[in-house]
Amino acid sequence: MSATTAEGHTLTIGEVAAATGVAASAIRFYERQGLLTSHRTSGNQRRYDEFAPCMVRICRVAQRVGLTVQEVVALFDAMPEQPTADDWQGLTDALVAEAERRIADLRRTLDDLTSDGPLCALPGVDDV
Amino acid sequence: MSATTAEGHTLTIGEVAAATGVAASAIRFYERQGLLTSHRTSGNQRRYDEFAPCMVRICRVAQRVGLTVQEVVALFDAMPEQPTADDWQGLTDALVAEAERRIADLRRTLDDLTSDGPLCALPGVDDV
DNA sequence: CTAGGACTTGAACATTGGTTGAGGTCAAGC
DNA sequence: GCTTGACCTCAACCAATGTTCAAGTCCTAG
Repeated sequence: MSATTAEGHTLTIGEVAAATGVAASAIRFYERQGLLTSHRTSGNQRRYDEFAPCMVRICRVAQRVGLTVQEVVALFDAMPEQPTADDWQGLTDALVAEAERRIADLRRTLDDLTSDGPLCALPGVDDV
Repeated sequence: MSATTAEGHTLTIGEVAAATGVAASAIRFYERQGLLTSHRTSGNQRRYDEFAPCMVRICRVAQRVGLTVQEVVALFDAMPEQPTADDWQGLTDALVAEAERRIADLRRTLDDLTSDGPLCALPGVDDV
């Protein structure tokens, strides 16, 4: 019924999908983009390691922050092959910092919008 | 040299572009989307009213907030034909509120990311 | 009145981030 | 060892948001 039972610490694409709430098609897409790597069974099916769901989750958050998938790939590429807990923490920190930066930017724009007086109000009216 | 001199309170597409820093092609796009309306000269050139640059600016901010152009169109459609200063203010307020909501959402996600302990750290390792 | 920059349309192209479907293969529970 | 759901590839498509180009027209300064 299911090619889904994990062995050791490898995950099928369906398992990663279930673990992350992301469609399998999207996961294949991420892999094509270089975000994930997998090895293949003799029958050519993908098997992911335990990091995969985590990387997918980070990617989704990063996308919400406004990063493109390619930018996330670049982040991961900057990580060592065997990332330590500190490496993951650094990644998270970088993401948070980026989010804070973008939020601050947006807030500045919004403040301008509200404080510049009308900004977008009637332009020189009174003569209607 | 220039078809750019405004008469009364109408603006050429080039003037709107200059006033907003948005490309004329984008302004035509916004008009196709229903964000802007224009009347035409006898020679079929667009002439915008004084509100146009303001609407374009609002649209850009709204897009930064995460609204689609169609959502901005809906916002404008909800406005009366002859918007008062209060109407504009209400629009701005709605936009700011939406931005605040999205920022709060994002911050919640980020807080989860940092507070859930590892979340994305080594999943059950120690045996490498 | 004319030169030439600004404008017009329509179609094609680009990018990001995927989804969908056809046609076929794998693998595991019974 | 077969059945059947999960998986595979490849190509086409989607949608939002524009940009670019060609070919032609407008309009205003001078």
